[in-house]
Amino acid sequence: MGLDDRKLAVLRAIVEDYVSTQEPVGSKALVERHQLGVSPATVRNDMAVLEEEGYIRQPHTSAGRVPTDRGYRLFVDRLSRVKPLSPAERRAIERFLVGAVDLDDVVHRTVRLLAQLTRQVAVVQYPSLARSSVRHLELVPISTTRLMLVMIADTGRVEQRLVELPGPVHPDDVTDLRRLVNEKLAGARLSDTPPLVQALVEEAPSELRPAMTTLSTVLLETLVERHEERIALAGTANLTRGGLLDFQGSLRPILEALEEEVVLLKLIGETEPSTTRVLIGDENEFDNLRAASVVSTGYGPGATIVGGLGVLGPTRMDYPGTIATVRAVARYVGELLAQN
Amino acid sequence: MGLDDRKLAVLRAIVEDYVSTQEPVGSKALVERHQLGVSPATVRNDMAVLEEEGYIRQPHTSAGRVPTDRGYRLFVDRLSRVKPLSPAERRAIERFLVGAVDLDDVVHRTVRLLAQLTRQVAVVQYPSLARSSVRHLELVPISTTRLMLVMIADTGRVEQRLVELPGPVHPDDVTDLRRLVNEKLAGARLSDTPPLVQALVEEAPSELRPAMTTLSTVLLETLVERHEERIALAGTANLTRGGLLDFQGSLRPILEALEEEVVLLKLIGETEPSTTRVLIGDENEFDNLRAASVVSTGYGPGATIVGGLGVLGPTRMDYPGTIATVRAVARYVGELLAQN
DNA sequence: CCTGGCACTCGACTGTAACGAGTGCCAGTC
DNA sequence: GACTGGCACTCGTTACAGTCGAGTGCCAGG
Repeated sequence: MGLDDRKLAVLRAIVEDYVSTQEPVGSKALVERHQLGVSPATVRNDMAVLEEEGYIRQPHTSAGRVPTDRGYRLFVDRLSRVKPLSPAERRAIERFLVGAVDLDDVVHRTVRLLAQLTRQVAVVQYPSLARSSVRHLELVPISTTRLMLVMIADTGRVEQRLVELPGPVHPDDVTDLRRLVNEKLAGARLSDTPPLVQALVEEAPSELRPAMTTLSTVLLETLVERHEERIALAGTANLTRGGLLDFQGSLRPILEALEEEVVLLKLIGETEPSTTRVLIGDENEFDNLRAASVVSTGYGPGATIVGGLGVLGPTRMDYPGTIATVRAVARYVGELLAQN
Repeated sequence: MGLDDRKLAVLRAIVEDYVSTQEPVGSKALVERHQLGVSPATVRNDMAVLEEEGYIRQPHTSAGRVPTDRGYRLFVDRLSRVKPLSPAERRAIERFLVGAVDLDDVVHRTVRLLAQLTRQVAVVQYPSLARSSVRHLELVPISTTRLMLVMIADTGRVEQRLVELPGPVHPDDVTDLRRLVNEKLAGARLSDTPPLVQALVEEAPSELRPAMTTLSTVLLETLVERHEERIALAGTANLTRGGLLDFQGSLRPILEALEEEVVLLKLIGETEPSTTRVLIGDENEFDNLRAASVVSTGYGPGATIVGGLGVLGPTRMDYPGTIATVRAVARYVGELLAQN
């Protein structure tokens, strides 16, 4: 089962050729386009071994070879170096991200940039509330029995929620509520808030108790339970590149998956280690995406990670280039966030 | 050029059959499926006239007829009644919209509901700022030289924007700024704010002048110039229904158009009259969408209109049903907004 | 272990023929 | 004058046969 260096070189050549031509690659074409130093017949023998090991396959008997998901995996893990970005790309990134005025703007620009650079579908998760701290909570009276609760997080995220109070509350009481809530919660990590919110209710002066109870419910709901993740998407039109060859002719399952926030979060949100993650074809847990690959990574100011971003494309994708771009964009976004 | 009643009935039958079967309809099939009371030959003569007038056409010589954009137009204008919704649909709408907790929630639920009911791509515009009034402006200090400006509109929209101050500002001054800004702007329609903002700067006490100047710039930028329209989209996977027959085989232009916020706004945002608008095929001003139709209408609490919503699908769509659904959803959303 | 040669496979393409849905036209009928 | 039945015609679709060629597997020889 030993794959010697030449066999690996053959696999690398197959992947590279197939990615660029989109057509099954044969032994003859291979020796012509790469300096392998051996004849087509030898390459054929190597190919036979590679096929036996499951790294490549033949779409049909008299066609060239195509990498399997397993082949791409080997290629990504051992046969490719991350391509350095071209100066043009670096410039594009900088130009694109300069002048962003707020978080929304940053996220939108980022997702468009990613889609444009990789020519694939880009996904950017807003900084996760779970990894944010409360900077300020604002209560704005809408009517005597309604408040607008606005939470501003240190990551720049702003969440609002209407609060329906059990009874009328005087504006002065709103001021008190605001003060109490901020005293207790400002600076706290959102994941640490539940006990604090509980304490808020218990410590509230009796006349504010009912309002505070309602408020606490909404706070917990909004900030913790229904963890309000947000996602931005761009470049779906790129799915139609490469005609109907990629994605075996049907975009349907892909488009369906892209509409599910839960799915997207799973794809790009789970960024435990700060490394780049590559999911190839059926490594993916969603059946709908078995024809696609995902390259994702975490981003955040400095070393901390507050969210994920990545791209989705056909398994036949330029992995080294895509990985490089995704990483670079994540790094730039991180720097941008650090400045705020 | 008179199109007598029977010819119109033939056109109606062609549209209905084609919409449901997705296949060119011939004279024989037509008389079998509809009680026209005449023979196929007669229908053929009528068809010849309809074709001459540009209402239908033949994809190729020995095929049945297909409605043209002009044919659909006539159908929509004169040959169809808006279908009443089924009780099941009514129930679906109510069930879907009950329990929405804030504007974001309402918009998201609405767009999903629309996509599901019509089985097409749904688009919902958030209540336009241009048609909103300021309910409250909040200034939250982020650092000594940075404020987070949060605007809450009467339509429920909340916009935020980071303000980079020219120099450090004391928290007490922030309080003053907040008071001044709210005194002047609260309750004002956003479209009326420019002169008020101008006045704010002029009337500001000198020590607040620089900060107020910066603030006013951001205010104008955020609220008026870069009119922050927001759009929600759902159901793109529905574009793949009907295989590749609709949209002549390429989803690309459609997907591209759907990524352009400007395009979407033009499509569903221009709701001068409160009536439902139907754009069929090339009536559309965007080349990318010449294979699509759009049904849109305005919505808002009570009689006022604050935004638009609609769906986009193939020209071959069930117009009566779609129109009915779009209208019904808009009405329900309006009611929901009126309650808040 | 590599190479050149060779027989083999099988999809892609081409050309032909039969089929049939659908039409346009016309002569005949009410 | 309007409708109808009949008929010839068009043309896309399908089926089938044959050719071509890219690419393979295998083997004998260097």
